[in-house]
Parts: sequence; C-alpha cells; structure tokens
Amino acid sequence: MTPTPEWSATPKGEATASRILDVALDQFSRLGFERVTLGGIAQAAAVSQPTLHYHFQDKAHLWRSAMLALAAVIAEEERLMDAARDMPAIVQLRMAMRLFLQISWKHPALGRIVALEGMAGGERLEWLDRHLIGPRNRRLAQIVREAIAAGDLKPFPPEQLVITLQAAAAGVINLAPLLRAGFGVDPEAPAARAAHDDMILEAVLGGFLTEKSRATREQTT
Amino acid sequence: MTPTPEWSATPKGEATASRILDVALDQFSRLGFERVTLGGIAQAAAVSQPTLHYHFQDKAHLWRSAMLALAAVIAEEERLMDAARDMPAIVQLRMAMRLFLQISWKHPALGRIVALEGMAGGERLEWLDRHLIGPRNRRLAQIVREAIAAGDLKPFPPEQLVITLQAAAAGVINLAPLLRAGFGVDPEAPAARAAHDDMILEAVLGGFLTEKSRATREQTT
DNA sequence: AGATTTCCTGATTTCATAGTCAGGAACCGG
DNA sequence: CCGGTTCCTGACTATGAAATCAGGAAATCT
Repeated sequence: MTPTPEWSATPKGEATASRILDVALDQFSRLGFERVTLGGIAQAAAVSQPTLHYHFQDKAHLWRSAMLALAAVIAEEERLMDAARDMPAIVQLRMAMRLFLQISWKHPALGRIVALEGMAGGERLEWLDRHLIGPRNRRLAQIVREAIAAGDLKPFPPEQLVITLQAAAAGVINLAPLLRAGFGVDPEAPAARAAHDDMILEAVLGGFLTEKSRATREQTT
Repeated sequence: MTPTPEWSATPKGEATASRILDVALDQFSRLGFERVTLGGIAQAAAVSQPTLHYHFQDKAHLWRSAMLALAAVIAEEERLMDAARDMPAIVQLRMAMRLFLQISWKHPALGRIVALEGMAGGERLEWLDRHLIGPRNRRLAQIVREAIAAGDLKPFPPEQLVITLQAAAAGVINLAPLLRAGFGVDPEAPAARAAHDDMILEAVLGGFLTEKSRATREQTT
C-alpha cells in the first residue's frame, strides 16, 4: 500500500535513491527549491523523471530527504562538541569554528542551503530551524554567552555574533562562483582553503577575543 | 515602434514603473529569479500582470532594470570612495566598510542579490560582475593589497579577505529571517543595528589589523 | 522454472506562469 | 471637441514542469 517512506528503506534500489539524493542536495543548495527541476535532477542522476516520484513522493519530500542527509553531519558535529562540553567556553567556540570550517568544505551544500532559505524565510526555513540548524545555533549562542561572561569574548549580542562568525566562515565557500567570475580565483584549491581557514580562525575569530583572552590563546591549539 | 527602453524613460507612467521596480527588486533579491512570479509582482504593485510587459519587455529585462536601480547606489559609493583616494589604504578600507554597512541597511536587496547569484553562478552573475559588483570588488581588493603592503593588514589573500569582510558585514542583514525564526531576534531594530555596525568595524575589521596598525588606529575616526 | 515483489519507464494529464493581443480609458495638444 | 498618444487591462495562448498511471523488466524467492 505505502510504496515508499520518506527515506527509501528498501535495500534494493538504494543505490539509485542515494544517487538521486546526492544530485538533489547539490542542486537544491546551489539553486534553491524552485530553480531546480525534477527533470534536471533525473538527467544528472541518469534516471527517468518518474523514478524520482517512485522513491520520493513529490518534490517537497525529495527536498526534505536531501536535507536529512545533512542531519547526519550535524549529529556527528554535535557528538564531537558534546565530548568537549566541560572545557572553557572559548575553547569550545574555537573548536566549533574548526568543525564548522571542516564541514563547510566537505558539505558545502549545508551553508548554501542556510543562506538561501535564511534569506527567503518561509516554511522551509522553519523546517530547517527545527530539524537542522536551530538547536545548533542556539547551543552556539549559549557558548558565546558563557565566553562573554568569562571575559574571553568582546560583549556583542550573542545571536548576531554567532551568525556573523558563520557568515564570515562560509562566505568564501558559498560564493566560490563569484570569486571565480570576479577574480579568477579558485577558493577550493588546497592552498586557498588552508589560507581561508587560517584567516577565519586567526583574524575573524581573533577579532572577537578580548585582550585578556588573546594573551592566553596558546591553550587552544 | 520601440514602445519601451530598458528603463522606461517616458515621464508619464514613471510612477507605475518605479513602483513595479521597487517591488521587483525586493522580491528578486529575497527569492531569486525563478521563485518570483510576474503575477506576484503585479499584485504587490497593484497593477495587472500585462502591465509589467508593457513597461519592461519580459522577465529578464525587468530583472536587469531592477538591478540598475542598485547601480546608482554603487555609483554614489564610488564617488565617495574616489574623494578619499589619497588617504592611506587602511583608512580607505575602513571607510569602505562603513559605506558598505550603510548601504546594506538602506538597500538590503543588494547584498541578498549578490549572495543569491554568487552562489548559483551563471549568466546573471556574469552580468552582475560586469555591471555592478565586479569593479567595486576589484577596487577593494586593490586597497587591501596596498594596506597589506603598508603593513596595516595581516597578509591574507586579498580576494578572500574582501569577500569575507563583506560576507560578515552582510550576514546578519541578509539572514534577518533566520535570526527571527531561530532566535526571535529582530536585527533591524535600531539598537541591534548599531551593535552590529560596531561589531563589524571593531571585531571583524579589527581582527584583520596588524598590531602596528592597531596601535595607531585613532587616526581613522 | 514459475510466481511475486521491487524497481523503473513512456505516455499522458494537469497546472502554473510567461508572454501576446486587441481594445479601452485617461490624458494630452490643437 | 477631437485626433492622437500614452498607459493599462481582460481574455487568451503557449510552454514547461510536476504529478499520475499502466505496464514491463529485473531481481528475489520457493
């Protein structure tokens, strides 16, 4: 009766479904929901368009299924952060930024999706907030609050601070096409990646540190 | 024969055309080209849908016309930057950031458009690079290069540095819906705006300054 | 091998939206 | 008051993309 759950749990056509999800995630994150056509995804995944409807009921389900692939990434991040729960807030924040950069390079779709839907608002943003980025952001804001209280971070509004850190860290990654078009630079080249990570941790995060914290920075590898 | 140029130059229906452009710019910048429907714009502008075709041939023309409204903003910015051409690069950069923040608050569409099309790539990004943001970005990169050479900025890749500064500065502004959904915070409230501007200039830009430059910062109002 | 389920497709329908067109109203200049 | 232009609209067409469905191939089981 019910041919397919949200994530196709059947062991057989799993390869096809996963291939579709990969393509879908990439396209949705670059172009946004409406710009993407099922025909386009089908073609890139080398299947027919109705196959998408077989594995995922409709476009909205496909979108959510693709997002759930990212949920696993977030969950893993959370696990690592949890392990560091007892360290000073500023150390946790630095670690969070390192993880954020790592994830952003490995799964650039996440940052793009957040940017896309975070600007547009609407129900997809609500969904993302509930299932993907909301808890993580609020946890980060809490860490920032503690780091400020400890005198390690300059006292700016924690929510804005968190979003600004993320926007700065993901900017160059998300806007890779712009860098290519405008500067002829490829930010995904290994050297550029390393320079970027340095820049974010050293200059951007560094800029938020208090003098006090700056002095004792060596603790935080 | 030719009823309408790119920007309707006729003095009569100018009010209507300008109303349409306002709505179009807002919607295009929030949702991106494909998500926007002419019917939606027409409704918001209180005209019929064919009216859009009367003033602007088709959707692509309307998009470009809407973007040209931003070109005036960029031109004015450029004029102000030109006036400061002989000041030290680091002072120019600080001024550029102030201007960027001002413009971003006043015309949030600009940052959103850049983010949207900068992630997607394609011909619209090419157009934007040529007509709107390319020259500005390259000029900024040049200023950064000079500021690094003068020992005022930490030596990170100028292109990435410029984009990161802008991404950080525009992040909270572009992602206002995300802040509302995730934190219940309104970044457009006057207090939040002031805090944000401080944060960008003090922490983010500050983080890129060398120790040397940091010491003599008072010159730069 | 035969039966059954899983997986996928071609053909078709439905629907939203971009774009067209003929005509009408409002606003002129004489 | 009247011809002409500018501005706008309702009704229509065309197109592209989402969704449906019957059917067939391929795998799996007995």
